[in-house]
Amino acid sequence: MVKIEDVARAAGVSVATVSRVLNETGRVLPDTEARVREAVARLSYEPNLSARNLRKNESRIILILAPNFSNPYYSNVLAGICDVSRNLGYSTLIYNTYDSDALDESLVESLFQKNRADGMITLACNRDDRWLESYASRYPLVQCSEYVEGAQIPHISVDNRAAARDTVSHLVSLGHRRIGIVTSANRYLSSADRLRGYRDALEEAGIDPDDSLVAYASADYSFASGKQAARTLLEAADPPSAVFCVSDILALGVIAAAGKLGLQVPWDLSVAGFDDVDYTTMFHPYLTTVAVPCYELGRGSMLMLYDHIQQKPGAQSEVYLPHKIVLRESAAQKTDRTRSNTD
Amino acid sequence: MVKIEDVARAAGVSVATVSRVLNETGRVLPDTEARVREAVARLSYEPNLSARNLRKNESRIILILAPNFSNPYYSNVLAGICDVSRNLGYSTLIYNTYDSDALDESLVESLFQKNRADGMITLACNRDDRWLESYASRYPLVQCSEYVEGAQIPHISVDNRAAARDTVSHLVSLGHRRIGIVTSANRYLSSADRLRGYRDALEEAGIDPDDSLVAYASADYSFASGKQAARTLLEAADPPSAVFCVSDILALGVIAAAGKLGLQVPWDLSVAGFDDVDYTTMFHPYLTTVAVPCYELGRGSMLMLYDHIQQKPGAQSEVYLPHKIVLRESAAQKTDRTRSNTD
DNA sequence: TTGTAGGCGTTATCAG
DNA sequence: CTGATAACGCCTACAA
Repeated sequence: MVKIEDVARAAGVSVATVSRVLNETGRVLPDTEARVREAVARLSYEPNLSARNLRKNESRIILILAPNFSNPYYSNVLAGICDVSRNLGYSTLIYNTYDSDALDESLVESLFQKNRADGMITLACNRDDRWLESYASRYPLVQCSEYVEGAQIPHISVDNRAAARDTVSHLVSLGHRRIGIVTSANRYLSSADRLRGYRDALEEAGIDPDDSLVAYASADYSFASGKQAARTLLEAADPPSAVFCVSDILALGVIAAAGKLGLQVPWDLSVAGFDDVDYTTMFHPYLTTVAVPCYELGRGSMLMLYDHIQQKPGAQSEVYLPHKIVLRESAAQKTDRTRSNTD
Repeated sequence: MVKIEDVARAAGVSVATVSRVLNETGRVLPDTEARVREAVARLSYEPNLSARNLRKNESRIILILAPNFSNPYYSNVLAGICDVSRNLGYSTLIYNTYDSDALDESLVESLFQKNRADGMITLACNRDDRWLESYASRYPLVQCSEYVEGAQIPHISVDNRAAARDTVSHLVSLGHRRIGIVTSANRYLSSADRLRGYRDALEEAGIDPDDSLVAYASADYSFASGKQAARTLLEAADPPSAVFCVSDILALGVIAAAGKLGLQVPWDLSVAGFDDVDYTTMFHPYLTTVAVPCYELGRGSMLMLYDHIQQKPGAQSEVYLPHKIVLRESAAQKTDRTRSNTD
């Protein structure tokens, strides 16, 4: 292993000078600098990060707490974080939290104490994880997509409530009045907000809420649970003519379940999803859904974190990226053929 | 920050003793050990990793070089690696290589020099990246899924050639004799081996190879490129009655393209994929494909790497996990209705 | 502008 | 079995 001392000797200067050149701190004569750089290159010297970190008390590492990253939503966010962090000179340590319940206080406490990282980004948490606040107050922490409701923790997300409201309003505008929702049994703020948005739209349209139109899929948005939830909705006495889902996979499950029941989307049933992941346009009917800028969310979270690490004065603490409703094939005008056109 | 010295004082012992207790090295009286552990708990002390790493010259970090992890294949592998590494006491640093060409020598060289990690796992590389061998000889490195052909680098994968041969043989057994392949334009060994396996099966069946039945999709297996490749195949003068694809996404693209051409799978065309990712059973026709144990591949690669880091004598260097062909709906008996039943 | 030297928090060697 | 102390490689006052 070649160390700074070797470089110093090779360049005929002191270690301090080498360090100054490498860290670009303090004046160094152009001539000496050149000699140092030449030596660095010739010996292909790379500073020992452990030593540097010990000395500077930083790690240049960002910790990402992510639940199952086989979900394309999270993998896109991840890609955004990784790209930005690399440009900023940070490495990304990834920690699998499986689901939001695995993100418990003892885990964060130990991660925090170990201070292996300069900051942390959480991709999922329950909306009532208030204990996170105490960490955010003494440690750079930003929440991406999911965040703790009403807490003073920097976060970046989309306006889930408005997006859901707009989507459901769109269904209303297509003539649907009996509209169901498939949400998730988790405690994510996004799930709650999307349910709220759904109710907002109903109220706006003067439609009475009906709890029998609210179905819950599994906490991890599994395709199978989406199918299951759809069955309870569609096999009821007075089934909906449209269903809004809090995730695309769930929507796909609903479409599959409908098919099994002999219902064709969108003719017999309208379906809308959320996220706009890749496979929304791999099969017909192409999914009407809400496009969430996952990659940008990832980028933004890292940028925010960086500002907080640097303690930049004007650092943002609450950012909402614009969403977009994309109209495709799975939601259509309610017709006589549509089921449950009794009202 | 509470340091080892604080613990020592609190427990009334020397730092050496605290260290011994924590690292379980050397004898310590049960009584003193208890006092130390109590102090550690009370002060909620966590050793400073930078200092420890500097001293022990290790990082307890594994570097993962992964291409676009929004591909469910890679994310499952990743999950396997992360789970095992955590159990082994390692953190996983993830480095995005975008595509295999971004994994160039200068990158690995610098990563290697920085020695931020104790070992490295590559998820993708070109089959002719022989230069990797020189790193593998002096640094713990294992290749997962993709590896350099004929190089002395520990790797774990599946037998791609045999899997492809078996799948194509299955198509043959269904009565197909004009069988196309959609492979990828990348330089992955898996693509090459699957093409070889395809040719093996043809030869075994006494079918003359026909280069016009070989179509190339983009390097990253994109859905769109699968559709495009399918068009060149299906719009030819003498189109195939069955198509074998080197990835599920590609197969989905082929099915979509077929649909656009008025061809129904499997009645007018049989299609087989590779990987068995989640959405193979989200839509009809359910995909006939090769199930690759991604998660297990990830687990296995980390286990292998661990053995190599520890320089365990009998460490494995070449492992192939069993695959399984899963028969579903997209491939069926060739009938008169099937296109190109001229032969 | 450059060099010297102390210390970051641990572990490991050596005495006791 | 335990304690004192010298590294590990780097950065940064402080001096020159």
